[in-house]
Amino acid sequence: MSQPQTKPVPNTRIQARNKETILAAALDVFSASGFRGATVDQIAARAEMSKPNLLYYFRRKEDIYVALLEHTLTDWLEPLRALDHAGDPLSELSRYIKVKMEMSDANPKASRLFANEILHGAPMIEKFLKGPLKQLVSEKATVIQSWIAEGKLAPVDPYHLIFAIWAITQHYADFAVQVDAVLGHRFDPRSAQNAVTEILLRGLRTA
Amino acid sequence: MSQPQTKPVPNTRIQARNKETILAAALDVFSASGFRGATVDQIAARAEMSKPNLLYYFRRKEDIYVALLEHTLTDWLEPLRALDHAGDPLSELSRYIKVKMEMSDANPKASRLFANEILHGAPMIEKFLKGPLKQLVSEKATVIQSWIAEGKLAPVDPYHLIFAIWAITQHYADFAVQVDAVLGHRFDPRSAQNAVTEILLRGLRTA
DNA sequence: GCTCCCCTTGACCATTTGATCAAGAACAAT
DNA sequence: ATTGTTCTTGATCAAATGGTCAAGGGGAGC
Repeated sequence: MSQPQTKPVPNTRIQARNKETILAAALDVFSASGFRGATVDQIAARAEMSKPNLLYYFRRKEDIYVALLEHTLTDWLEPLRALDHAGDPLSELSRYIKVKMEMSDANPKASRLFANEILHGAPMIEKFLKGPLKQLVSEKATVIQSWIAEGKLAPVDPYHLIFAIWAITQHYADFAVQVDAVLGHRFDPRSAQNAVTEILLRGLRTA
Repeated sequence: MSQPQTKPVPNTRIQARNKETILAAALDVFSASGFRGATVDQIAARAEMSKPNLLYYFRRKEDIYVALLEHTLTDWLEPLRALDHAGDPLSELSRYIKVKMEMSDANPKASRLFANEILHGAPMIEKFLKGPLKQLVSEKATVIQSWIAEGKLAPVDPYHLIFAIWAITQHYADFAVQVDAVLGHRFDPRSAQNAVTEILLRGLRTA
């Protein structure tokens, strides 16, 4: 079952290196300007590469964008997947929130890329949303529901709890400009994480 | 102190009517495609108007966009402004969340327009964020802080509480595609509102 | 050194798109 | 009806932009 060579996977070192360079440059540009707003010239310039050369590796602008999204979506699921029924509910959720906040802090560009795609109707990743993502959330909603049934967690809607965690943690990446403007200074990721954990989990303890 | 006629405010009926038509059409297009993604032709088509005619009312594409944002930002502040120190903290916050959820439901396009602008660095509304918005949030953070000091509310960071409310309520407008995909059906605004209120306010009660 | 294939790019093309203009149509005031 | 202003649009332009192409450069195996 070796890969047929019809679509050669990045074999050459130069190819691997250049594709990485392009994707890094593209993340900068796409996350800042969106798909339509970004231009191939901008990406090429940032990758320090001629436009035709860039298009030698990715035939169409859209191909870069899709590759970038796919590259991101995997990391996206992982932290939620780690939510373990056997663990302590509040610790598990706390860890999940922590990891998401750290991801927002470490890679806000990926978060914005994703947000922008969803905001515009998610034309490229509809299947991902309705497939793997839906599946995973369904599983984890069941986990949360069972915690509630076991009296280990206050009764809240599992789906909306997950949405709330997503919404808040992404907020600090996607709306950083607004957060900073309102605070009057660059926000501190550490204190933000503490505050968010407190706000979300305070009400989930069972008396 | 009558308006100097240098920049004639929409006086004619035709002007008022057409500007409204254009702004409505522009909201559809800009919210769906962002500033760069939207084209003047699309807006003109949706407004059932020739492009030159549209540009007779708004000289540049950017002018329509800015007018639309300004038109939106006012409504934006109002619900938060209503947060009253004299009222019951949980009732006040509950009402605020309710209004924000209803706004997301009633006018998701405006929410997306706004989100898109922030996501791209808020080049057009930086002054709004650092001025009126910052000012208002500062006031209301003080209100929340005093509630906490009076023992009427659990001790949470007022700023981050406000961010959390914004993040979650906007999530249902901006990320509706994702929410629907994960749930497997169009989400019900009413139950979402209940769940969100529960999640956010549960932990704020003082024992 | 030779050959073959991978890599790189300047020049170029077709389309899209924001914006202009001149000329005509509708309208209001007298 | 006449006149002057407001409104409307087909035609057009210049710039931006996604993508192509032919030709040259460079490395690896022999």
